[in-house]
Amino acid sequence: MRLTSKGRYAVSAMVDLNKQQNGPVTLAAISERQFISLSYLEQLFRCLRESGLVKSVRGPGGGYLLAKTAKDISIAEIIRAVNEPVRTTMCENGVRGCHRGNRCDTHQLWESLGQHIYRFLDAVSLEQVCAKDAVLDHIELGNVEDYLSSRTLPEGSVKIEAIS
Amino acid sequence: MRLTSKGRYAVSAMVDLNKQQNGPVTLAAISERQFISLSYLEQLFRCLRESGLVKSVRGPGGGYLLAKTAKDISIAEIIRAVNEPVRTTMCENGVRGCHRGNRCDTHQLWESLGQHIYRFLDAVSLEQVCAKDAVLDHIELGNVEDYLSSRTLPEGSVKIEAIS
DNA sequence: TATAAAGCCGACTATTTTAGTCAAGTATAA
DNA sequence: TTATACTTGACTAAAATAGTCGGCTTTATA
Repeated sequence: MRLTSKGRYAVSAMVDLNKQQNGPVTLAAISERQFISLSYLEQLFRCLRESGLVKSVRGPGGGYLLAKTAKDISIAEIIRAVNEPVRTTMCENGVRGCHRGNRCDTHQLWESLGQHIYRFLDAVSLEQVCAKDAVLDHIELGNVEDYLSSRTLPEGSVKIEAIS
Repeated sequence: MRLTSKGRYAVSAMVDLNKQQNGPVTLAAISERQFISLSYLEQLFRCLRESGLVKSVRGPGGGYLLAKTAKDISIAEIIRAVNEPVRTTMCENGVRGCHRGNRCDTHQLWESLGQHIYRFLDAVSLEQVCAKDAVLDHIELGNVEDYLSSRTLPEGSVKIEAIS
C-alpha cells in the first residue's frame, strides 16, 4: 500500500460520492467540487469500479454509485484500489532477497509497520470519515511485540515500498 | 516522515554500526557489508551526524560511532534524520489549504495515520531491532478514536506526503 | 613533515514514480 | 439521432528519489 496523493484523491472522491444522495453522480460534478481533473478521475474510477467499490450507470443521467454501503467500505480498500497490486517481496523471493547486509534484520520491522498501517486504515470506514463525530468503538491496533512475533500477513497485505 | 528505501538504508546502516564493538566504524566497511554505495552512505551519515545520532572521528583509524546508546535511538529518529524537514501543511497554511473540496474531511484521517506511524516507529529502538528476541513491554499505540479527537501533533511530527 | 586514511561537502545526473492529458471510442436516455 | 457520460489506452510532464563525482579537510603515524 502506498500513501500518495493518488490515494487521497480517491478517498476525497469517495467521500464526495457518499455525500450525494440523489442517484448517480457524474465525474464532472465531483471534478468541480473536489478540484480534481476529470481525466484523472476517470482513471481513478476505473480502478474503483474494477475493485467493486463503485458501479457505473452509462448514458445521460448516468454516473457513479457506491457499490456497497459506506459502512462496508474501508479506507484501506479505496487506497489499495487505486494503487498497483502489491508485490510481496518476501525473504524467499527473488535474487535480491534478505541475504544481503542487515536487510533481514530490518525486514520484519518494515513488515510489521505495514501491518500496522493496514490495520489502521482497514478499521476506518468511509462512513466514519464522512461522519467524524460518530462515537467509535475502541479498536486495538497492535503493539510493538507484533513485530517480533508476527510471521504471516493477510493476503494482499500492506507494502510501504519495495521491501527486500 | 517518508517511508522510502533511503530510510531503510539508514536503518540498516545504523544496525550495522551498532553491531560493531571495536571503535570507530568506517563507511567503507559498512558499504561492503550492507551493499550500499560509499557515496550514498556519506550522504546519509551527514544527515545522521547533523541530527546527533552518530559522531565522527576523522583521519586514519577514524569512522563513525553512535552518539547515544542504541536503546535511546528510535527508528523514527533515524528515518526523520535522512529525510527532508517536515513541511507541516496544516489547514491554515498556504493558499492550497483545506478549503477546497473534501480535503478537510480527510485531513484529519491522514494526520491521525501519520501520528499512528510515528508512534509505532518511535516506540521501536535501534536496540530492539538489533536484538529481536528480546521481550518487550506491551505498548499501547492508539486507536481509531484518535483520529476523531486528536488535534495537536508533536513538534516535527509525521508526514505521509504533502497533506493538504 | 609527508603521506595516506578517512570524513566532509556541493553539485551534478539518472531513474523511477506520480500526476495529469489527450484522443478516440461505446452505451443509452430522451 | 443526438447529447451525455462512461471506457480505454497511450502519451507527456513534473517531481521525487536514488545514486555519482570530484575535490576538499582533518589527522594518525611513519
